Amino acid sequence: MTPDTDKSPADEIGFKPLYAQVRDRLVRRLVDGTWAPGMPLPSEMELARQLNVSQGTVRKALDSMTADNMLIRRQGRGTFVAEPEESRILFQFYRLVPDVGIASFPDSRVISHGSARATKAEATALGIEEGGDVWRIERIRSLAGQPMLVETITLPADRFPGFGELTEIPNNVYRLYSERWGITIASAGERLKAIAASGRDARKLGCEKGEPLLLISRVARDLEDRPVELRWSRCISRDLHYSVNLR
Amino acid sequence: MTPDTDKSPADEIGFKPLYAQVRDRLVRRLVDGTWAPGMPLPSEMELARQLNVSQGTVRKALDSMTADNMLIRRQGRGTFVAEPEESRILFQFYRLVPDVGIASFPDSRVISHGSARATKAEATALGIEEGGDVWRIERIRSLAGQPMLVETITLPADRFPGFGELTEIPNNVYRLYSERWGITIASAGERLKAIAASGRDARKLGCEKGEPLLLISRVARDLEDRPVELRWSRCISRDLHYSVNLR
DNA sequence: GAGTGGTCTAGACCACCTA
DNA sequence: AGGTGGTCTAGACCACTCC
Repeated sequence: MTPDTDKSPADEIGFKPLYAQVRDRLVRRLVDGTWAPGMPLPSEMELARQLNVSQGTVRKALDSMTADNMLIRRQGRGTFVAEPEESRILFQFYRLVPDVGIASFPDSRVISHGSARATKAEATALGIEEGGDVWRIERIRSLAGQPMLVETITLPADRFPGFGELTEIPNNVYRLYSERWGITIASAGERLKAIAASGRDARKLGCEKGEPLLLISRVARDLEDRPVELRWSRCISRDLHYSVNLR
Repeated sequence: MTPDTDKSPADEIGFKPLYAQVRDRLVRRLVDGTWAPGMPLPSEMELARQLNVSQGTVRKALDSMTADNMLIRRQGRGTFVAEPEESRILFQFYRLVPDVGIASFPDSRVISHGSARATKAEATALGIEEGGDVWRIERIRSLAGQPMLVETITLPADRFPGFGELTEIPNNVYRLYSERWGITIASAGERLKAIAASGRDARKLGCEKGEPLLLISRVARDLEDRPVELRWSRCISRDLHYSVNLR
């Protein structure tokens, strides 16, 4: 079938190939919750009919979304919206690996949790105004009972209404963001530095003041690439390392 | 029959999709130097004829190699072998960015350079025998005249014959590997830690002993995914950070 | 104008899953 | 057996580059 809608908008300034437009439309259905995590999408054929494009074009859009971990495709079963609890999504954003042995997910203990005003750094990272309303959470994370990381999470208040009333904050906050506010974390940028442990952090981590810590500043983004979380982790890397693959 | 645990689908005997076989054959031509960096490849149509597959299958192989930065495709011009001197490739493996301002490439000063026996750690990383012959190079790298990192590079001697006779080692060693030994660095794994500066490193970097440094251990791999370089960088991250994007 | 890669379509067959 | 995604082919048209 030939799409009866405008097919060659070459006169447009912002030209996008058809498969990219299809992708945008499908992403929008993820954003607005039409398709929730875990749900199956219609088949390629069905989507092609709905959108008035060929199956190949739908496939190109789906493949690109799968490459970005938004979808999971299983031959013979169908295409599904990726869930934040799946281990491969979990470790997508968790790059800390023990020097010996296999990676495991740390426990969390919240030590403070409430509303605050955005500092300049927070405002810049989150794309909001300095002094704007944010939620701020501080947690200590442990492996095998051993504190290894203290982290400060900052969230723009307007994207997370009612966050302050939560009585409990689960270990996997990305699943919480998804279930409670329909916000899917799709990508993140991280910046790493080596710093000396402050007195406060040293006390929390049970290490010496001045001990070298790995500082990880993460800006996490949603499906539409808007920043939604700032996370500032200070980590004892004596028996751990941060692992990246460069291609 | 008895469906044991989930097995990966491509666990089968030797089955590979046609486009993956085509990719393998094309990669081999890069490895053996048939197509050198900067050279144009035959057109898709020509390759399809040569390999007796359809243009679409050739395209899928070329697209995958382009995604892995082995090739560069330019509409209307052709497909070219990626060159290690292009800034795109340069920054592919260099993730250190100043906190303010734009990234630039540091100068290098070699402070030692010669043959050695592989330590256990080096042997494990490079997949050679402990005590095997290696080249070892130590360099200090500076930005705007300011030393910011000291690095130790270890190379397996058999992959780099004659390395010891070099009188000068250029700043961009990946270009050297390519031009002199036909070895293309295609990917790398990096591990980061925060450590305290040793007395030796502190002297070289002009910082205090015990100052927190970012330790970056890189294993660089060739087109066939074999480890060919181990690099151990200790970096002053006071005004710099290591930048990663997670998708 | 000729040649290249980029997009889009259409249809075939295969491997896999569920029922 | 019927539906799904995965692969492969063939051909059309477009946008870009070079001559």
